[in-house]
Amino acid sequence: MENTVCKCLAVVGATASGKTALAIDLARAMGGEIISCDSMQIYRHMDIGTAKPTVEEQAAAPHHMIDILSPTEPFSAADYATRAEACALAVASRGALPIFCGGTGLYLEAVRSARHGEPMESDGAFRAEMQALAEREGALALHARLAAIDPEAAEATHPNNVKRVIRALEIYHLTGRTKTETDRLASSENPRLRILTLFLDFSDRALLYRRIDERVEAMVAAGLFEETERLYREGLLVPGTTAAGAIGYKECLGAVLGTKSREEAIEELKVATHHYAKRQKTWFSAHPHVRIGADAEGALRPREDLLAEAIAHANAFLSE
RNA sequence: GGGGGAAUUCCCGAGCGGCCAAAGGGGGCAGACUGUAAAUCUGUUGUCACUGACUUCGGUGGUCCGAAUCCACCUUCCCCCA
Repeated sequence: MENTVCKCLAVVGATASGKTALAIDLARAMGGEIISCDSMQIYRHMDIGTAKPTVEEQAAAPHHMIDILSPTEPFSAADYATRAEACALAVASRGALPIFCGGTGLYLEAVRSARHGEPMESDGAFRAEMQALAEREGALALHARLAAIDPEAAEATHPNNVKRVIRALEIYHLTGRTKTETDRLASSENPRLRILTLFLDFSDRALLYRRIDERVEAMVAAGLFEETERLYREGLLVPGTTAAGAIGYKECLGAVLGTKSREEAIEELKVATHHYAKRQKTWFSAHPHVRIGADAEGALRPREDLLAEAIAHANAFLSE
């Protein structure tokens, strides 16, 4: 009956940019509920390393899509899109404003696009088979296979990027349609949702990295190694799973197992987070957004200012 | 005090007379990404008037047509003997 699109906000940004706080402020100011858009915070028991909102923060505004899976459970962007959309519609139906918040750009993009109507399961056996083939005959051989069925996708995917080559092959294997064709068929926007993305960004890279390093130290002080050890002992960090690949746990595990020192792990963790933050900046910059948060020098402005700016953008968007 | 070894571009580390602005890795910087994404992958990284020129391999001075590579001395560091 109601054909109006559900308008949502999204607060995104590099890790440690302060999006959690801004999203909460925004939710309180505008009567919103937060839908996490974070590929790791959806896992239970991974609290410190994922910088999950604290109990107090979660009490300050309703949160969704957090702690919904065991670290051993598989999940995908497609799964996220389905569940998060339902979640957003539910929030809206009770009269609140859905506010996505998180750093996983692909997940947000999955919600924004309408692709998830497609039957697009994954096929672990096929992936393993292709992986084996790549190891046996080389990445180039695998890439050649893709070139044979979907030259355009092959052209766009570097041969060394075996995972992406496999995915393109998998799409064809699963649907009989090439990836290129599939991409063309998918409509660009989700008809049920419209999202205004607020990109919390500041150009001072050195400052961002300093914030990251400080947060890493704080995580260690809060018991990151102990948390890692607990997860490991309980068998929740299974090699090859998404959760086991989370920054923080990945680096700390070596120290827990005794193959490296804690100092080494901490250093690796800082660097890995720097890299991650850069990738996020690249991603968000290239996707639709309204940039907020920086002054001329690229430094982060006071929390109240950020909120005011975010509210102004939000109101303009909502009254369109 | 005696003997031996080492100093290389942001870092680690190859190079041991021309093919060296100097392998490789790390870091930095830039980028890709339509679903395993905190993943995976790519490019770039002395300077400039950039299909060429110029300045680099601890310092100074030599040998040689030619040196990061050989010689001498100096400086610093490491190891062994005392």
